[in-house]
Amino acid sequence: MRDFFSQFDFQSDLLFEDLTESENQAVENTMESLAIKKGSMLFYEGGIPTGIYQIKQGKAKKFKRGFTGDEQIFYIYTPQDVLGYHALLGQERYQDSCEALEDLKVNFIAKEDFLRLLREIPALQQKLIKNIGHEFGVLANIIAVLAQKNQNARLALFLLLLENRFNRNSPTVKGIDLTRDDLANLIGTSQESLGRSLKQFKEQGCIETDKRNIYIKDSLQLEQLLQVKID
Amino acid sequence: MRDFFSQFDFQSDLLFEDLTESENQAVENTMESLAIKKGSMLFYEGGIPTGIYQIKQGKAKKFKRGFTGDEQIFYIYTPQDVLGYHALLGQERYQDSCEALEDLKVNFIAKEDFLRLLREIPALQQKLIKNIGHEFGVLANIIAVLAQKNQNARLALFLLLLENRFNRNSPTVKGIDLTRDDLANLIGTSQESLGRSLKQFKEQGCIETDKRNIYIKDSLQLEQLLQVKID
DNA sequence: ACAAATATATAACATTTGTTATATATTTAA
DNA sequence: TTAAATATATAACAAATGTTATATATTTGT
Repeated sequence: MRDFFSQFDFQSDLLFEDLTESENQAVENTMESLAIKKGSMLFYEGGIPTGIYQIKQGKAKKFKRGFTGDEQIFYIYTPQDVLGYHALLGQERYQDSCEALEDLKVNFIAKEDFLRLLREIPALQQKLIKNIGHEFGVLANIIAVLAQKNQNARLALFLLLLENRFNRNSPTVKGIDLTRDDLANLIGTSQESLGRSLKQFKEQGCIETDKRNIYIKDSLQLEQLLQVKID
Repeated sequence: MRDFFSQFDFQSDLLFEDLTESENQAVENTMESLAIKKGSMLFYEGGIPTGIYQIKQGKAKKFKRGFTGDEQIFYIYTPQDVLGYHALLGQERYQDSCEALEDLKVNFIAKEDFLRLLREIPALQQKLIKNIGHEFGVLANIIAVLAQKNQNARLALFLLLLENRFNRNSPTVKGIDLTRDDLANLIGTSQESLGRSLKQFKEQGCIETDKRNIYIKDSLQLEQLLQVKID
């Protein structure tokens, strides 16, 4: 199970794991806690990187506008995830945008501090590079899904992924709380067409909804749609 | 134009550009020339990296198998492109597979030699990291296209991209020479459905075919399908 | 608490894409 | 060179998805 989901998870929440006590202290010392309002941008495409973020509370979407301007979400970040390091490492501008889906609490590390940490903690640099390689594989997997799976299968997959990601570190299942618009932009369809698939899933008893929240009721049925056994 | 295409090009052919004479010599000295037969693998998913490759002649496809085993091509490499460094940098196994589409001539740099070059030539390391960031953006752009564009638009885009990439460094236009199967696995459709789109394009005068080769006859019409002006 | 704005649900119809089947062309190996 | 294997082309029908329209629910700002 963990293994199946990890094909689609950036796992950037593990970046600061496995540090020694003193290394960890050095990292903590550079962090500045920020509150970010729902709907505002952590960074955007074309902007100049100023540092990296670790989400401590809330969710954020990473997206890119295709050449015709349509928003394509390719990742939803949740607490503990670290983001914003690609552009910073490459000394270039952001390739994508990141927006708070709810009020966030984040820890910010300024560019120079983070680069210094990387120099001083070789294990961190190694882990970061490893992680970037992993993320590359995740995007390739997402490409395979979008290119090969039909809408119901894509929806089933993302519901399973998001449920797992959203409720990983929380004792109570809160369901999947995204706007229909965001969910549609994640699985690559229109809002209306997404609604049709959700209705089918409800009729089959796979899911239930309350307001915009989606609760998975029969994950086995969803997995069967993917023709894969998650264990 | 260059700018539009570069959104979808890895640009790994530029990796060894801008080196000093002596740096360049150091790189050349570590390279070993290899001949690889059509259909054989440069590396495959799960394998342990042994080094990196620069293609000197021929084309290769990079692909991944989705969890149901279907092949999804996400890049076609052409001469001068460098590949295979992700897994090597991250000290992990290959995340994807690479197969020769025709008989290849490649230059191989063994893992330890390449890692040494990176240590000794900071500009190379910097460029590599920058390039990995760029590739991340390319995959995100491909995700947007696959998720948002219909089949004809996807086909039009990839025909323009491939024509540009295949004939970039060659004086004579040779058209696009890929099996229907590979082209279908690149744009995310079935071979039969791809055939239908190709037929439409032929009827509209956008393209002509000879054997499996595809020649672009009216790129303006293809660009209009994308609702974008390439200039 | 209320009105306005925004988000969601649903249906009907059009269009696109998938699938199955069959025929023809091209390449490969003996 | 020829037979077998593989690749390509095409059509007909089924299924999935896009689009437009309208109604209802929920959220936001005052």
